[in-house]
Amino acid sequence: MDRSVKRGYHKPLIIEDIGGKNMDNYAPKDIEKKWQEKWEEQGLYKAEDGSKKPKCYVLDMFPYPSGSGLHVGHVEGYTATDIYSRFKRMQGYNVLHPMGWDAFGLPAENYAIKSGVHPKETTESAIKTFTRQIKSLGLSYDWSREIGTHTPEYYKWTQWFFLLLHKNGLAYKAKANVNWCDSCKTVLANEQAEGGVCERCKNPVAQKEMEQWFFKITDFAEDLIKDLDGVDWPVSTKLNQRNWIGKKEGISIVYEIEGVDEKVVCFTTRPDTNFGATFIVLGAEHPLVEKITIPKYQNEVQSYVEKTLGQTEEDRIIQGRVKTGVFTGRYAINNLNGKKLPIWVSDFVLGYIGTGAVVGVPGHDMRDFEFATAFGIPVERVVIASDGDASLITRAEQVQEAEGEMVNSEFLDGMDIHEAKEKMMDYLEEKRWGKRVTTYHLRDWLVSRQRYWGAPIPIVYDPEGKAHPVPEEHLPWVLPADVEFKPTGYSPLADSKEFAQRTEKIFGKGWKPEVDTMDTFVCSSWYYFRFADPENKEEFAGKKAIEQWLPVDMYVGGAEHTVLHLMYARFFTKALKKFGYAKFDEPFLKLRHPGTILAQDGRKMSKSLGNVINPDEVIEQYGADALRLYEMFVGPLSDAKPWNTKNIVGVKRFLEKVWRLREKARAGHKDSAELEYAVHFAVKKVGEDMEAFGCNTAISQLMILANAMEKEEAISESAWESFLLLLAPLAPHIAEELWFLLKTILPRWSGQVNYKLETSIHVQSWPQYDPAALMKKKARIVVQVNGKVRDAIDVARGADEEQVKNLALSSEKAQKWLAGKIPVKFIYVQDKLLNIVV
RNA sequence: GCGCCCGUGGUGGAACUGGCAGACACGCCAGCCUUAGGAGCUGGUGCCGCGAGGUAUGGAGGUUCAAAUCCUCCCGGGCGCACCA
Repeated sequence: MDRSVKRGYHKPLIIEDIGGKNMDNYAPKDIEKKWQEKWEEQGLYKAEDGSKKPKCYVLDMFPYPSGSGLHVGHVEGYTATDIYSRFKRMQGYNVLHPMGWDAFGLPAENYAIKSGVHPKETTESAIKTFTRQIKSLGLSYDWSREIGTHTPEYYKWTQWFFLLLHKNGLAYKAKANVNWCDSCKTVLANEQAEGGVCERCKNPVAQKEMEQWFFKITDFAEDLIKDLDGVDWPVSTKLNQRNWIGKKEGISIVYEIEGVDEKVVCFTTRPDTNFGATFIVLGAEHPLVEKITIPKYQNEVQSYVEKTLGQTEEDRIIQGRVKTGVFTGRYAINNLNGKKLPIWVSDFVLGYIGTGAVVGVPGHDMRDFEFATAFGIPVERVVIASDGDASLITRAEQVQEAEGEMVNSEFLDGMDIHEAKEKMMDYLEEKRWGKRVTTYHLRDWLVSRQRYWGAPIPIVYDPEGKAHPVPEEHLPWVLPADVEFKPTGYSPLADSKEFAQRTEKIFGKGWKPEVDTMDTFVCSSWYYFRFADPENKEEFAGKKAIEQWLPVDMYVGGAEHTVLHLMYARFFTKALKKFGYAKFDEPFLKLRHPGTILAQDGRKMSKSLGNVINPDEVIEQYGADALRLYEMFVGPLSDAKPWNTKNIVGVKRFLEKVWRLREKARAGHKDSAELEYAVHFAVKKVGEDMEAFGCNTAISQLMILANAMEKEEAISESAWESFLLLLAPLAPHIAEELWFLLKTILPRWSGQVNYKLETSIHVQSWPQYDPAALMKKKARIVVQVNGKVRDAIDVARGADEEQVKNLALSSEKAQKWLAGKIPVKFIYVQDKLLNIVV
């Protein structure tokens, strides 16, 4: 990395070796690499610290540098942000557009187990490949800010965050049932074990009781929901986050248990139906199970509990919804009506949801109904739906959940269920039989991993086994190098002699290091701060730098991170705000997800299917500008789109057309009125599209303009300039080359042969359009008769209704359809349409 | 099962806030140029019809002067969650 060039300072450099060879044909190979080198030499894309210009922080989700290199999906997102960054720079913004590496992770470690090559080595060579590939696309990253999460300079601060959270009670160690992936040999966070399978390897996840480190993300559940209102994110992403957090309002009802001095607490969102309760179910892990089961049922209950707790998520899925369970022999009392509710144990009640105990209302909950019918428990009706059915509930179709009116419920009778819910909660609270509570699906974030290639958790244990934070002065708490890569099932760090010795040396005899590493999502939860101040040795980022650059204005990356990275990063930001390190609530103001690029056959690209497109080969054959344009032109960024090599020809032809157009540019030429209009219109349209991330329509507008220019004998220098400026963010190399040729070859510029950075097209201002020029063109008014198009007339823009009406009524084509009938109504839309109703 | 999103030519897709459906491009057809073409140029290309014209945005209704766009139901596809009490 070249640190000699101070950020924001552009070293002037004369380029004298441009042009000359093969000027007749468009040859991307001759121009792309050349300009990439010039741009980098001159630090063209460096973000300026301390600049007074308005800032714009445009960020890609940084990649995991995998051994297979960059794929066309990366290219899509990176091109989109590159275009946006270039556009914003031309608009006068001080743009921060950095790139880095989410470098810790399992694949490199798994490869090490197979091959013996150290993950550091694999990772660094992958980074080299990625860097080369990214540079070959002409992406305008500020490489002086490059970061890698695997470097001690970076993970020092990841560890510092751990300590910050620990100090503030937001990091804690606890014994809990956790998700264990036997294939990856590590525990996983809830978010990484969705659907009971490992997020990474798709193997089923088992439940295991282990002592692990957690981050208390649940403290922020409410803010994590609330603050979604203020960000410009895709609706589905916001919704997924809301669902994942899963806020529910209900009431915990306390039931006395007959014959023992114990109470069972059941959370419910439907207290309105509580007169219809006929049983209670405990989850297998519920502490009361042991305490209340009467001896007669002891054996049966115990074996059921054992069997249930040994189940994997996958077992549960295979079993489906078949209800199983055992009776404890005890009864709870429903205070509302004095009814005895038998207490059962069943695996359909999950220990980690609500209170781990459920009150069964089989008439109005499908699962309760299935359970009741399986064990002959009575079913009672307390709600009548709109169908009016008031009969005994004996069939599943009669079980009514969503709407209705209360019956058989004393003081609730006749009420709508929603009203009844409130009334019942008031009543239960007044009687002190229950308490309103809000629950969340979100769990605390389990961050321990029994893996090597991650940031070590900065904790040491004293000889009594008590955990102590590693003092800040010992950070970075360096990842030891002397480990074996074997799938052992325990943390590889436990084998490191150096790690153990280091700990004893610093802390004393008998002290042991924590041997787990942190989930890599911890590393990526704060990296966007580091880009603001990547070389800071005193802080994760300086206050001033944070204030200047954060939050991120535009964030682009895969939708697969909706409840992982994006949730964790929001949590980190909220914690930082709480502790005074940030002044904002949300890290990413705007978020967009690129759609998946599918293979030609419409399936996902994958190595095993052999349908992967390698961007290197496309660049080799068509050039980087063509690849960029192609990926942007196929459709809207967020859509899934199949790759079609044939279609690259279209954008390649366009670039060749543009290349030929240079010969038409003439100093002193006066453009036709049509072309003048077309240029202004394109400036307006392309600008609007870029702002809205609509690159596909921006490109088609440029194609329209190029087609119009091609029809002209000659075009003015200024029209050509405007065209190139509009093209510059999209196809930066050809735009730069043609800009250079324009500035050096046209007679007017013949005196200037030196090309300095200041003359690069990429530091020019975005062109302005003249609204008056757009008004010059006549408006085409569509003439409709009874809503059907019959004619079109051209009038001056802003023409008044009377004038248009008269013109339309006298039009021959309209006459034919009016045929003597009397118009009853005219609908006039300025400059667009006149509808004559007869 | 629940929630959300989406259905437009042979293809990818345009169509701003309800106002000419099919921009732009691929493909295809015809012609020109060329020793040759994965090159270039010109014209054509939703469907029916010689034509005037009619008809058309998954299907059926509805609202409106006017619907791809708004509403209801149905069909089809995608995504997310899933025994969440």
